Amino acid sequence: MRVTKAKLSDVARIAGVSPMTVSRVLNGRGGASPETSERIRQIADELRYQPNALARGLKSDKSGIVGVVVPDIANPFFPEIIRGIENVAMQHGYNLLLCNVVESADREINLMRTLESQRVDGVVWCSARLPEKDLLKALESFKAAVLVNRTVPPQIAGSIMIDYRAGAADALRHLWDLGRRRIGIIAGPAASRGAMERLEGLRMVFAELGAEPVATVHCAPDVNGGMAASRELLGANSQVDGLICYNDLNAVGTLQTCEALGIRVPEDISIIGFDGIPLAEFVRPKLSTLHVDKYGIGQLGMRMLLERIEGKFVQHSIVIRPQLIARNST
Amino acid sequence: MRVTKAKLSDVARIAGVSPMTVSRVLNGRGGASPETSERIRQIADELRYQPNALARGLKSDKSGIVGVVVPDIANPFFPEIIRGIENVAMQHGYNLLLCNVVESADREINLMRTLESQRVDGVVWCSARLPEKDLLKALESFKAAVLVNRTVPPQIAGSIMIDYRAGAADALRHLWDLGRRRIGIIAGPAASRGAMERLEGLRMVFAELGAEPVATVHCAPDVNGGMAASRELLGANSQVDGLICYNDLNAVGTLQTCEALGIRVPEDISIIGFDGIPLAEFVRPKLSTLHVDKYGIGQLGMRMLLERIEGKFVQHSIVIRPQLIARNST
DNA sequence: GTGAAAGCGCTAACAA
DNA sequence: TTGTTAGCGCTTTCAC
Repeated sequence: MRVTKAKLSDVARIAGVSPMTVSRVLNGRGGASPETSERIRQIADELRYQPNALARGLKSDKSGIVGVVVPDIANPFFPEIIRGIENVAMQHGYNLLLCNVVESADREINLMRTLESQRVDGVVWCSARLPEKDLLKALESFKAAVLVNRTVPPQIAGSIMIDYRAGAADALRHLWDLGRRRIGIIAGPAASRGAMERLEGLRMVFAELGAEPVATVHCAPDVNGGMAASRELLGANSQVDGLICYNDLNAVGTLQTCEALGIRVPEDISIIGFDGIPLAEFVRPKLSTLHVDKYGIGQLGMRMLLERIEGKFVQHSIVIRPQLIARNST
Repeated sequence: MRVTKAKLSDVARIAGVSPMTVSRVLNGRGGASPETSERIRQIADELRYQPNALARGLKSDKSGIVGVVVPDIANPFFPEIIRGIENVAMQHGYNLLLCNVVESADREINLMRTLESQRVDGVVWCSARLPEKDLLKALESFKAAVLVNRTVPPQIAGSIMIDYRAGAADALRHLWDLGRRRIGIIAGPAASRGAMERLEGLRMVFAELGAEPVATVHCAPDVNGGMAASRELLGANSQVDGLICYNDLNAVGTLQTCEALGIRVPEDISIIGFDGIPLAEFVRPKLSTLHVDKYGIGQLGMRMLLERIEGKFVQHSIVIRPQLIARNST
């Protein structure tokens, strides 16, 4: 490891010019004769000079870093979003400070402090679980913010929403069209915004249909949560013939339960997930789901954040409509 | 959004003391009477003072940020590692600057410059694809570095290695014990270190056995890559009865091919993957694999990095041995 | 127990 | 075209 790092003044000294000139040249703002410029560039190269982002950030009050907060990076839903964010961020010279909340609200508050300390230029915050009041207070500290899966007044943050109501409604209608009448709900985390919205969408359609769900069970948004919830729902002589799951992970857990219990899918029961993660295609039967364009969400979110960082507020809110993909589990 | 951010001097002014005193108190280095300290803390709280990490970093030459580089965050192998890294990093007050290489060597070089500019305190670099010479040069710029899946001399970087040779050897012996004699290899990316090592392990065992692989095909390390490679291998009247895959994603792709081609697994052919990602348990048949403790790798890697950041070099290299998990695909 | 001065590396504003 | 001055927010050093 090299011991000392070249700084602007080193380049300047060797080139026999002032630091200011080096700064101008290296930042492409002219300010020197072609020959001087060339010499400066060459010396910078030889010295492997890399500007100190800390100093630059301190001076300019821009860190070049964007905070990304996700509840659980092990949930395949989020890496796709992150890729979308990174794709756009990179093109614009931003880096990603990634924070994994591990599904805990306490951590979220701490994280906010950290990100504030790091003086991130903005934040993309996915599936925030904080109560409204805390959330608003936390968001205050950022120059710009975009929420995924949550809304606040537009002057506080932009938002990318997934239309969970519509998605859940589609899921229910799909099962109903298939002749399923005894429908259960694996509803995900009780504290989740998205879970509530799905439930609202379902209630609406159930009302239209003059029907009611057989049962509703909350659970963690992962495979184990789905297994536990489905065991509860499909236990001794349940007559459930259709199951709407909070997400694909829950649905995969349900598939495991059905297999263990000898319940045939889709003959005895139809199962539908949500999100459209790759895994859904690889299980058997292939999982029907409401597909969400995660990469696109990431890109949109980051673009929206860029606008906000630059002080433009072209678009405050974008709603993504999930798309029903009927595969073999329904 | 609040317009101005409180700084140290604001707290000092209001508290009627010097910035220095505030600094000492807030950093828990005594330096003030209990009453003064209490007052300072309270004012800092009211002002929602958060220290500027840029300024602190500039002064102390420590950014509090650790760079994490992965080839593809959408590959479920890496989020687990990241979680492990974050878990330890967080406990020690470090944040993660995440960089997704998207499997491209050019990007790796650029990334290094960026991370250098950000003055990260260290780097955990997973599955670097850079040629040795470039890699060494790139690593020079960091105060501390740990590689996952690659080694360099210990003074350059620590390393967490997965014993791919042993793992691949186990895989082959497993298939052989099952009576498989016409074994093909889906070898992953030709440029990957890990791929080469697996191949070496296989060659060794093949030699012991006095046998040879029927065919070897390279491919991208994802499901599609596995599908393409397996179609090539299992095409018209292949007699392959065992397939060793670079990773679980490749193996899942192979499973798809077998299904499409009407090849029964494990009756007609045994298939084994590598990594032990969750997905492997959810496909049918359940995938046999060589399980790697990804979360543990992340933790170990970050701990090793911490030691290096602190100038200790207790351990230079750790080797993780993959564990054979025989499920239903073999 | 408390504070003043100086400087980390960079750049905006102004001078020459 | 080039350089000087000053300051971003913090902390180390030394003095009181």
